[in-house]
Amino acid sequence: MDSSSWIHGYTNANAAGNNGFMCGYSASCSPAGEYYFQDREQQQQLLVSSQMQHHLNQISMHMSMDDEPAAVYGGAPSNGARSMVDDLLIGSSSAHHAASSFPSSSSSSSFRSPSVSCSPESCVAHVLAVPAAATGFQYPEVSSQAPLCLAPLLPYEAPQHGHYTGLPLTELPATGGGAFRRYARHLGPRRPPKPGACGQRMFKTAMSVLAKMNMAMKCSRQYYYQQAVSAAPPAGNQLQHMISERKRREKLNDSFVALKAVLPPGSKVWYSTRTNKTSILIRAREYVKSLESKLSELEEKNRALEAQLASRTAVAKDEDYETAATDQASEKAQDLVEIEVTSGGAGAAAAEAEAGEESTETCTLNVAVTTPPSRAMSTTDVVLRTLQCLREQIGDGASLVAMSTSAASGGRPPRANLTLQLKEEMRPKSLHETWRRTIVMTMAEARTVATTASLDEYYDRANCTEEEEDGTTVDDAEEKRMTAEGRWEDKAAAKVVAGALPPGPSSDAAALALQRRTIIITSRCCFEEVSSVV
Amino acid sequence: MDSSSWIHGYTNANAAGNNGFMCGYSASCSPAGEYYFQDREQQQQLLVSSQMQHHLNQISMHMSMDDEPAAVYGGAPSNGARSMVDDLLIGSSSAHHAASSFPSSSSSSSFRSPSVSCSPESCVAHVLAVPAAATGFQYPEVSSQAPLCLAPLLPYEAPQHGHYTGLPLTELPATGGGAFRRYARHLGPRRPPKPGACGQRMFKTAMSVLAKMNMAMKCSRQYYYQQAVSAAPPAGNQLQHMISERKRREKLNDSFVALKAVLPPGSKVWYSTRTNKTSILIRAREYVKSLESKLSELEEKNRALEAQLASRTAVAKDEDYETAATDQASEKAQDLVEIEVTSGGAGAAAAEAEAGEESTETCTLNVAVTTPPSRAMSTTDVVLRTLQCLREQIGDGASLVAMSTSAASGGRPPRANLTLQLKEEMRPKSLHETWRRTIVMTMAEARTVATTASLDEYYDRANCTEEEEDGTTVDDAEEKRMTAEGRWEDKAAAKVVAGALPPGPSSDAAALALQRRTIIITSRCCFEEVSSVV
DNA sequence: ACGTACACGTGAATC
DNA sequence: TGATTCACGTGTACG
Repeated sequence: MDSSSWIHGYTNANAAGNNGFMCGYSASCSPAGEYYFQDREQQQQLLVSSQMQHHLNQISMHMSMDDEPAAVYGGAPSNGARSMVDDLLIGSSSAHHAASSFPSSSSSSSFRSPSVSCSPESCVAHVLAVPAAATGFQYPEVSSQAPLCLAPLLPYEAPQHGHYTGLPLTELPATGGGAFRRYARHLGPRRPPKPGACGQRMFKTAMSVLAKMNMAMKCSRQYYYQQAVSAAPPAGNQLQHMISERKRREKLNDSFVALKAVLPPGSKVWYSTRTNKTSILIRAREYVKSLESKLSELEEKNRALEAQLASRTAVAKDEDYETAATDQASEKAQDLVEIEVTSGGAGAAAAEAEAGEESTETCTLNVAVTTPPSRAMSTTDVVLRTLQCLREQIGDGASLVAMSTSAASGGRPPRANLTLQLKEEMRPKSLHETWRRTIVMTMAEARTVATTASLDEYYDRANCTEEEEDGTTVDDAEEKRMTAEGRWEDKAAAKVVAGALPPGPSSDAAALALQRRTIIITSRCCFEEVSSVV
Repeated sequence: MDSSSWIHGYTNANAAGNNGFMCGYSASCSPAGEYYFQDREQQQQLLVSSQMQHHLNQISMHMSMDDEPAAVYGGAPSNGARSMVDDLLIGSSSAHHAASSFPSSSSSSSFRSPSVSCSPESCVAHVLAVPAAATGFQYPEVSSQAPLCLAPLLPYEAPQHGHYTGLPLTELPATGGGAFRRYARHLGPRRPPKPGACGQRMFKTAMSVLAKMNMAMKCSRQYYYQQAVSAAPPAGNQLQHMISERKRREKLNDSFVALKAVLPPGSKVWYSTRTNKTSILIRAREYVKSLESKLSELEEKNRALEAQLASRTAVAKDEDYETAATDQASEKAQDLVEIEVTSGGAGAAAAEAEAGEESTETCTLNVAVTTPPSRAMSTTDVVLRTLQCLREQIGDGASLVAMSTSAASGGRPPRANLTLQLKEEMRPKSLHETWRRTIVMTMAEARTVATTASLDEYYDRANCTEEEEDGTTVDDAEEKRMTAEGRWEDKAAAKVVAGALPPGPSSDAAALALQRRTIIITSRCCFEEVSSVV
């Protein structure tokens, strides 16, 4: 084992590597004289740190190629320092000892480089043919024949796969917007200057280049004659495969951005620079579902409107309420607004302190729009409707203290927090009763207007809870769900059509429910008449 | 260069390989005696063709490991044939010559195998530490110590990443439906019987196993002592990375199928067994666009229907408006609400940052009730009415972000702060125009209902500003005062009765007024009908 | 045999 | 620094 041995292990680490010298793409073999590196912009040689150049020189010297170092990596001067290679050799003077430690570090000692290689057409077709040739490395005494040996490989750069075989990349502008434009970033300097940060990469690059050179040399030396014909077809297949895969990836990514373009810009998917494909998929699904639900809802509304219009022409205006009520009842499952009532929360303490130490309690309503954010159901509408419902049903018992809303973000619907100040007779315990009383009252009133199945159903339940009103407070211990519907022009106030949940066990959930109860309010906002004014 | 040389190149081909021995997953190191191969079902050794076994034996003999061939690959008999290896060696008797031809064939000579390796916990952590150790290959005379050397690696199989570290795969059922279920297919026989087709894969598998073994041996031999501690953390990172990547892929694929589930089953996406992710994306985009177009179309139809319906009802209730409007006009001097519009305030910055860096601006409205706090004009009512006015006059151009109210204290009337987020077309500059336009429109409408002195006065001023609407933006530089009145039941929208201030000098106050303008809105809230319900 | 599609592990970049 | 995402080349399966 001589010094060529570790270079050899070296080269092998690249040879079978994932992104090794086999199929790289960025720094292509220029047809001109600067082999492997083109002098476009201030290319790699400007980014190669002095340390890297040491290694390059070291390696090239090991490869006996230092007679033409300038031609190898773009004219960088060879200064003969051997710091890192020597560092790799310390601890053991055995050659393969040092070699064995090379790829062990995941971040700095892996010599693969996806960004530098021959053009695939040339290097893959020929270097791939003899990928493990370096394992033997029987001829370390390589001279400047290397460029000469690469010369016959260059004709393979001719594109043969449509515009995707701009892979030689000498034809691709660095900022080209066409296919495979993503690969153009490997052409220029890897980053804006940022000196000293690309040393490892440059090292890998250099190693890859040198390994490739070594390959090519061996190829041209003595084994080229026999492997060029036998192994060329599989190499071409590999190349084709790689190109196809690139094409496929590009198509997939384009589809991703195309899909993202049609999604509503309501989420942080759009605000982040990175695309996060999973979020795109999830949001696309949500959006599709929301669109479908909205569409069905609108379809139903449309159908009801048409029916209403048809009936309007026939009979008098007495049926207006009837149809309007039934129209609403049919939509009560949609436009759900979930209102969570939390009494005496931590956030309410500040508001209460600001309002003075009265004997009133604060009650926070967390209003979350469960319907997808749409034009007809914006946060303003929901807040407006909620306030109206509160005003209608509680009256002066509660007064608004503070409010905050958060726009829809991250797929979550917009939220609104209302902090109310309840009057003495409106403590949370009695608030619930107030709700129920309001419901019953409006029920009684609504019954005079329209009677539907759901109304009757609720009335049965309301009667059921009414008998609890006498002594027990069981109803406070359970969550109640109610639906309130109303129209602006409907002076008969909200018509509660859905009933409360059946009373559960009264003792266990009592403490919890005293602090938090959830009420579902179906709030249909009819702003059409108002909006038409603007 | 002896015979170990090409095995050595061999091993390197796997060592730096993509799916090499480093992080494979399917055939895990069983804690029992059969190292690398578990005897679940009719595992690999039953699928290993005789030819493959030849190669295995050949290689194992080269590795001087044929003293325990049964233990290595599951008890398959060693028959000593060397067909393929010898085939690889024909044409040249040089060892590295043959080695160099190995990975050149794309379909049959690549020795990577994603499906066979140690369990990641064991092999990655320790084999990765010395990946290129085989390059030296100083000790080809390996004996049955190999299994012994792997024994200490097995404790690393303990899962440490939730259920995803079922990677040892001895815990994963082959048909499990949970996470990473995809990897379970590598456990069983690679295919349903299909004899003779999996020879290449088996060969790769065997090569990978042998390379791994070689690694492990070398690891345990002499280099283990020095690399185990220094390179163990990167190995753990590598494993973590691999697991994270698997998790990410799984999530992405789940999102794909979830998205596919909501797509209409009308296309070939559903008929093909393969998923074709690109088609999913494209079809999702098409579906979203079709849904959107359908939705807008239906919305327009709905709007037309409702307009038709409203026009039909309007004729029936004309008298109501007339009487209500005159009733209002007599009270217009009372219940004044002053609304101060401040755009781009400091307090709005936080709210804007929370809502994301959209191109929208925030606009703070300070609503102060100038009337003494009375029962009929509580803060809730004012906020309600103000929101309603905003909704009527701006529509969807503004959405409520935050709000805070302060109760009446110290003789000061109650105040309310509304923070709005304005859409792009609702910048303060155009907001002002919107206000004015709204005023003009509602003015024109209010004139048909009731005519008062203040109305006429405003109208004169409105005409004065109307001519500015054409070209100049002078009106943006001045403060405007307007009063809006409305009733809930008044579908004719708010009637603006107060006029704008006389236009002052346009240049001096321009910068100030661009940031702050005050609008006086007289908001009469008529909650009597609603309140009487409670 | 050929083309397409997917999963995989890994390096690099970003947060 | 650690976690997460993406691009990449490759192996493999399917038509």
